[in-house]
Amino acid sequence: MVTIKDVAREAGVSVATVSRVLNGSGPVSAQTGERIREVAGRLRYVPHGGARSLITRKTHTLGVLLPDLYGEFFSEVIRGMDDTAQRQGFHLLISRAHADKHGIETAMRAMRGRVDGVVAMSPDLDAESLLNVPSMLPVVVLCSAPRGDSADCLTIDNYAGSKAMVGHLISLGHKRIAIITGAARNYDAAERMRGYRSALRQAAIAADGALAVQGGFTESGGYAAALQLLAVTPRPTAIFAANDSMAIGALSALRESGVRVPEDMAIAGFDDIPLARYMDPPLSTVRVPTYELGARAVEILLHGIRNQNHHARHRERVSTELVVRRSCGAVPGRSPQR
Amino acid sequence: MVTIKDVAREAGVSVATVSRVLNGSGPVSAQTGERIREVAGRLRYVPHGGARSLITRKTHTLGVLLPDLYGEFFSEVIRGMDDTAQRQGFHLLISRAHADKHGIETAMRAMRGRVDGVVAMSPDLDAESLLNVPSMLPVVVLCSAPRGDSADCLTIDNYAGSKAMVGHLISLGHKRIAIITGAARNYDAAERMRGYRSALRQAAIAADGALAVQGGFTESGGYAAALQLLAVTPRPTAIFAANDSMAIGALSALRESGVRVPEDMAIAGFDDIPLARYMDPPLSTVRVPTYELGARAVEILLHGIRNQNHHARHRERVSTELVVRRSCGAVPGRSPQR
DNA sequence: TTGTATGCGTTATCAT
DNA sequence: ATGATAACGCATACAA
Repeated sequence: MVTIKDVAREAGVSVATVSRVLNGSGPVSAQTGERIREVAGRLRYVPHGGARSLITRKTHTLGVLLPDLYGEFFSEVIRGMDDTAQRQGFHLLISRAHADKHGIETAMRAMRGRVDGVVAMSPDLDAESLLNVPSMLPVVVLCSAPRGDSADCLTIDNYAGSKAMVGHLISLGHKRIAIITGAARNYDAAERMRGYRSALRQAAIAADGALAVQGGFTESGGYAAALQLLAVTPRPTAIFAANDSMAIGALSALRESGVRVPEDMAIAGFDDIPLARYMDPPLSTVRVPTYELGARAVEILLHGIRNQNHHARHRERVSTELVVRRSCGAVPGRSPQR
Repeated sequence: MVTIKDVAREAGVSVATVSRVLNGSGPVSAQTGERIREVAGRLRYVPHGGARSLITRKTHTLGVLLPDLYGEFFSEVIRGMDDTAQRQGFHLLISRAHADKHGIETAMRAMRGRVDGVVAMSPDLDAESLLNVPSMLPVVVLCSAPRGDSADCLTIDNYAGSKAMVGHLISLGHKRIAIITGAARNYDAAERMRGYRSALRQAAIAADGALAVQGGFTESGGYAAALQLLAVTPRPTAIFAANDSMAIGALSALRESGVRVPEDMAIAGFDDIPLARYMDPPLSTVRVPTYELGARAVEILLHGIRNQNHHARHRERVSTELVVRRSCGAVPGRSPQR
């Protein structure tokens, strides 16, 4: 590996001069500047990021801690983060961690000295308290609302979105509305459940425990949950799945069971993944601005980094939007909303 | 930030001893070892990764260069990479780069000194030559087959998969088979096209230029392409989409146009994303072992790192598998394959 | 305008 | 078994 010393020797100057030229700092004669640049290019010199960050105390890298990354949801969040970070000259160090105490701690340790700040996605309720690691490292907690104020946090307005969707189903005349819930002990899942309950209560509809089934946020979970709900008597007339993947699984289960959607059963999801509008029927859902979520998290983190973590803590919530398509029976037409 | 010096001072020893204890290197008395560990824990000492890697010349980090990361395909690849890397004590530095010369160079520069090796996904044909940066850094090129031997490379067997699927459609009696192609100048897209052509030629079916339409690998592209294909006369009886996203978009377009699948038109995709089996009808496709692709890329890279890049270059191809479901009309039953 | 010297936090080498 | 010190690659305060 060619270092700054090699360049200095080859150009017949000191390393300080090379550094000055390559960073545009300090005065330097146009002539030596040109020569050094030529040599650096010829030798294919690339500064060693680790060494540089050791002395500048900046890595220009943001750590991203994720529980697990499958599904379109995560890749959209990452896109939003990366676009925003890159625009400000930052890179992403992405790490998946099992959302338990050990996993998060290990990941945070590994990031020490490699990142200027961390975006931690920990929807798992058990884990949130563990982020309260007193540290100078700015942290933005995504999709969870830890109690302390050691970190900024950014959440989705699951409650309002869920309540709006269930309220919409109620306004269509549904009284027996089932919910396929997400993973246990998950913040988003819990909040969506809370919105569901609240909407029912507001309409004076008694909650029926048999109408709430776990789906674990996966297609297969939604598939199984839908089959289970079809066996409940009296049968529900609408199913609200806490995310689109489960809604799509449910859709498939109903189709196989000969249950027509939306005529015999209304279906709604949550997230509005790109595929939702291409389903048959197109899926009514709650749009989560996924890309913006990632982008905003990075903005907040960069703010914390610039202020060396001495800023007033953010506590932000991005709002959702009701997207009514055909699967809930409100729209008679056949073309999907483009 | 608490450093190794703070721990040493607090424990009344030298930094060398602290380092020995924390790394388990060299001899140390049980007593001082215990004391140091206690102090380090109390002070919440975490070693500075950057400083450490400067002297050990190991970062335990793998760079991942991606063209863009949306859709389930990329998140699955990343999962495979991260699982494998983490199991070997490595982390992932993920960077998206515009697949042009400047983008790739910038990204590679930013990784210098921060990673032990790079997995570069550059399906864009223009960019492949640019990876020929003479360097000691081990590189695995994913989904592209650069000519030089400066890097290992790992590709999908697009050709065989595509040929098998088109061959299957032919065996079902189809003669006018359309293809919705992927992005222009993309390796995967080009290879899938090549397989399509080869299957037709082998069956002595003349290629019809009107039956090949660009879809750009997106749902909306597939949607538009399908509408375009419906206008071709004589109309094709089967559509092979070069990935599942486009197939799903096409499915939606046909449904709106009142064209029944598979009765009036057979449809097939490529990739076998999780959602494929939940479509209506379940989508016939070519399974790409996406997770394994990422996992294998990291394995190859780690091998290169261990041998300091002085190894014989790998040139590997992962094979695909034909997945026949209902959308191509070969399976009469109604339940999806689970 | 340029060079010398110091330090960033850590590991490694050589004494003791 | 432990300590002092050099070295990693770079940026920068200070001297020239």
